[in-house]
Formats: sequence, C-alpha cells, structure tokens
Amino acid sequence: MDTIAIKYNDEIVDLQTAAAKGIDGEAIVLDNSDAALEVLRHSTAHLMAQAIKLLYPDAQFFVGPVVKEGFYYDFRVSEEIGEGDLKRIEKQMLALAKKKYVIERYEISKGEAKKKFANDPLKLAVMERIPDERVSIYKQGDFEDLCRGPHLPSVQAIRFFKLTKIAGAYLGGDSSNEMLTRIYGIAFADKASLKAHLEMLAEAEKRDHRKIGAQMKLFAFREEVGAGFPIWLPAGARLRSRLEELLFKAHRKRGYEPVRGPEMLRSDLWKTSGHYQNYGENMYFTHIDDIEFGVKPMNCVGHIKVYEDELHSYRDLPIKYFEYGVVHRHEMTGALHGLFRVREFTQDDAHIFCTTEQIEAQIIEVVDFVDKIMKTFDFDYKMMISTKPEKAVGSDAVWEVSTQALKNAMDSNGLVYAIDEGGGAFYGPKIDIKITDAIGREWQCGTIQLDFNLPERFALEYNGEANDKIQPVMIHRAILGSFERFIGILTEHYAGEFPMFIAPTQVAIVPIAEPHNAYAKELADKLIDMGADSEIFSKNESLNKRIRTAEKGRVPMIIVLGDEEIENKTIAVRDRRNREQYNLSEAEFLTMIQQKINEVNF
RNA sequence: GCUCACAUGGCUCAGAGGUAGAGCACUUCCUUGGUAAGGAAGAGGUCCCGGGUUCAAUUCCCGGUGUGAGCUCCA
Repeated sequence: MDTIAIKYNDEIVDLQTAAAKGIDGEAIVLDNSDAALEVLRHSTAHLMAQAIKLLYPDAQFFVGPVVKEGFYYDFRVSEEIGEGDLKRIEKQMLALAKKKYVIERYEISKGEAKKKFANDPLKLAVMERIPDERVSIYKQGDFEDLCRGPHLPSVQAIRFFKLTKIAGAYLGGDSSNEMLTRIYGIAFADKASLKAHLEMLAEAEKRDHRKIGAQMKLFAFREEVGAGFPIWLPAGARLRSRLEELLFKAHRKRGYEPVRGPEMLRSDLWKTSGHYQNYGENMYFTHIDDIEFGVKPMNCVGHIKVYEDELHSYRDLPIKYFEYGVVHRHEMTGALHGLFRVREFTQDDAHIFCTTEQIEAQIIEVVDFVDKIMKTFDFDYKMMISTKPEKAVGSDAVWEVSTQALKNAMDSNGLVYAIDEGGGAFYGPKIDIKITDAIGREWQCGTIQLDFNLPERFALEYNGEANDKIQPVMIHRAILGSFERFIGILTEHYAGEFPMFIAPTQVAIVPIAEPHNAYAKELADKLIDMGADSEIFSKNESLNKRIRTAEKGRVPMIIVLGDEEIENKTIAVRDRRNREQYNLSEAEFLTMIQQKINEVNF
C-alpha cells in the first residue's frame, strides 16, 4: 500500500509538507486507520469543492474540515442546490479523481494570500481566524484552496466516498451570521468499508425509535399536547415500569432510600442553588398568589430539603436518596427529537451525601452500578471526565479539588477515561458514561457529578466525631440518564426486539379456536402471577393472521393453544427470534418464562 | 431560537382553485382455522389553526402551531 503521509511528533504530516521541511517519520498508508481516514477525507472534501466549483462557478468556500462522521464543506452559491444534486457532484468528483491530479502545496505570506483571495470574502473570513503569518495553499489541477492540510499526494486515491447530506449551516456556527450551504460526505480506503458504513446508516434509519415507537405503540406526541411532551401508550408504559421496578430493587440493594420532592419550588430556593442565575433561561416559572415558583429542572434541591429534614451524624453517611424525578426544561424547539430530546422527562436520579473520605468509594460503587446495568443491556461504554465550564458556580480551588477527586477515584482503580475540557455542569465536574449501541453509535446516558457548591450554598452539615459541624459532599448521579432517552436508545439498540425481561409483552397467546380461550386466559393469569405480561390473540381472524400480527408486534414468544395442548396440558411454543417451534409441558413452559424474567437483576 | 421543507380519516400515503380518495387499522356478518395477510358489508375527515386574495380555498399568500433535516444545545 502506498504511503500517503507520515506521523511526526504525533502529528499527521502530509508528504508535501514533509518534503518541503525535510522531515521524516513513521509512514501512514492508505487504510481505514484514523490517521489515514483523516487525510483521505480532508482531500475528499477538497475534491468535492473542486467539483462544486466546476458545476457552480460562482461558489465561494468557507471551511471543509474532517468530522467524526466524515467531512463537510461550507460554501456560498447563488443557485439552489438540493438533495438531488449530490449525485451530480459525486459524478463530477469521480471524473476529477480519474484525472489523477497531483496535490501540490506551497506557502505564501498572509498578505499575499489576502491579495490572492481579495474577491473571496469567505476565504478572507477564514484568514481572520488564522494567527500564523504564513499560510499554505493546496492546488490540484486549476483548483486552489487555502488549507492547513494534511492532504493526499494525489486525488487518484479518492474512490470510495459518498455525499450523504445537504444542509444549511451558519458561518462560524453563529446564528447571527449568514447561512451557508453545507454538504456532508464520507470516504473510506476501500469499497467494503464504505458499503458497511452506508448499510449502518440505512440500519439506523430502520431502527429509528420514533418509527418503531409508533409501530409498537410505545409512545406518541400530539400537536395539541405540545412539542416535547411525550405521552406513554400502554405498551410503552409497561416496558417503562419494568425498567423502573428492576431499577428500584437495584437501588434498595445498594442502600438508596426512595424520596420525592415537589414538582415546583419557590424561586428563592433556585436563587440559593444558583439555578435561577445559571439555568433560569431553561426553567419554567409560575406564580402562586404573589410568590414566584420554578418548576424543577433538576431534583437536587428537593433532595437537599430531604437531607435537611433531620440532623445527621457522620455515622449515617453516606446517605443516598433516589427518585424517578420528573423534570422540565425549556429546550429549543429545533433541538426536540423524539424521545431523545424532550421538555419533560424523568431521571433515574440520586444524590449521595458523604464525607470527603468516602468520595472515592462512592464513585467506584456508582461506576460498578453503571457497569452492571450497561452489561445487562449489552452496551459497551466509555467514561469521560468533564471539567469546569465557562458558566459555573464555585471557586477555581473547589473545582480543582473536586476534579482531582474524580480523577483519583478513577486512577486508583485503574479505570480508563478521557477528558472533556470545559464540559462540566455549572455546579461541578462530572464523569459521563457514553454507551455504544448495537450498530456502533455512541450515546451519552449516565453521569456522576461531584458537587461541593450546593452543600456550601445550602450550608449543609453533619455532626463529626468531635461533635463539630462538617459540610458533606454531594454526588449527583443518574445511570440511565432519563427513562425517555434511555428507552429511545434501547429501542434503536434492539430494533424493537426487546429481550424478554424488558419487553412490553412477554408472551403472545394464540388460541386456535373459541373453545381454547379459557385455557388461554388460565395461562395468562398464571403468567401475571409470576410477573409476565401476555396478550391473548383471540379475535375473529384466521390463525395465520393472528400469528402474523403477534410476530409483527415483536412479542418475543408466541404460544399456540389447541385441542392437543389442552388434552395433554402442553404448550406449542414459537420463538420469534429464530422462528423455531417446539412443545413443552405447561410446567416446563412456566419455569422457562420465570427464568427468563428473573435472569436479570442489577 | 435560526434556515429550509412538510402538515389530507387512528396509521402510511394519493389528489385537484369548484368542500376528497387508496391500503392498513376499526365495526358487523360469514368463516372455527394448527404456525406470517380467509371473505363480504359498513362506519369514520371543519383536508393542523387564524387571517388575506378570489364569485369560490383543503389547494394560492401571510402569521401561528406541530413534524423533519441542519446549525446551536444537551439527559
């Protein structure tokens, strides 16, 4: 395989630059490694720009970076470009690639560059952001672009790409600026990888929880209800309460106490907590008589009030309160998206009040809790520590101490994590849990946040050994994040094929004819007694039709009951996953269901 | 919040400046069927809301609401 760039001091340097500067390093060949793809995709973005320039001569280009999902280029054109034009641009790109243009690089001073691009305001805008005195220009054929690189040696290697999306994007991501046209694309080193990626995108579309949610009647949104307010349909509510029950037990086992705070609290409390000042724009307020109330966007304040209800001794710590806390947040309309982003949602929220010495053990315990749950659902996950954001309460010193405490807990237990600078919540640093679903997408769910600020603001305390007043540390944590979002993710993860322990309906019972209905009902009752939901398909429809309906409803197990079964007290089981059929005695069947339901506990 | 697009029975969608259709679902009847769609009949829509243009608007225009894609934001 040909070398396309080198690695020098951990940086990717293209061959053009390496030759100009006379440096050498480890070879990067054209494969699907991160480094190779970065170069390839960057050059593909340029090739796209070259093609666009040919097709739309008045196009002016802004920036065309490589991003996680491929690359894009922002540009300005007078003509309307639509989804249908992407094919045309792709064709032009392939034609250009066939010409095997060598990609040349040269440097000029910024002054010269400004002259060169004098009638290209977008390029001038790009230069405004570059601090360097000298800038590099890349040239392929008669197309030139201001660019930092790195690039391929030639456009020839660009073959397996696809333009995926066209959209508007604000210049510089600032909505007060003009909107440019943005085309997204993806490129790979070989055909199979491109194909696999495109199949993944198609699969993701098929798994869209909004679609499956409607098919399986899990939840719905209605215009008259309002944007961002989901309504839970019976099947969805069953699934959700299964999750809630499992999680309830898991919390109790770990020493958490269920508590409940009010939906809205007086604004004074939100001023004390800092939410009023830092989060107020996302909160809903109302008045009762003359007093202003804020609908809770988080559950911490309620839990703090529970904590304050009695005096605490160091002997009581850690104290762990949990609540399926319903919160309301004013999200921007454009951000709303199925169950993933709503305005009312329920967090599996908990707050741990502990001593400084207990922090590490508590963090580890929570991380272990997360591990257990995510493994149960077959999610891989990564952890990330987020540090102080721009808008924050509390002194730098406190932030430093608490951030360090998180790192220590992770380090001393050999846990791997990444750092997200400035990504913390306004009241403390956090560990985010990012899970990877069945088709490789990452989602942010759980979060563990360390908080020295709220205990300070509310002057929380406990009695120490010497009968002195000590301020506890507060750990906020959610594992699923929110039921809404998590169920949305689960739906896409399983493509609606929920495992038995979480499925809205565990068993579909199909009696062959009228006389078999009584046995069906008898079985359904036995199932309920052991905590399994079933649905009897006894409508006046053909047997085939009812089996088909059950299948389409994604019920994990279908049983058919007729004369034979009643006579022998057996069950004809049809496993939806592999469409296999087999017979069991009633006792065997019930034991099997019992096992499948009980095999999970966090 | 911004840009663009879309909005027709419960669902998926056709359709035209002269007040509407299909399939699925639903109801009733026939059929009592052994593992992915049996048959017949029927009911159901202020064509998202408000304003404007027009003799006439669900259809064209404006505003709102909702949905989608993207920016931004995030559980």
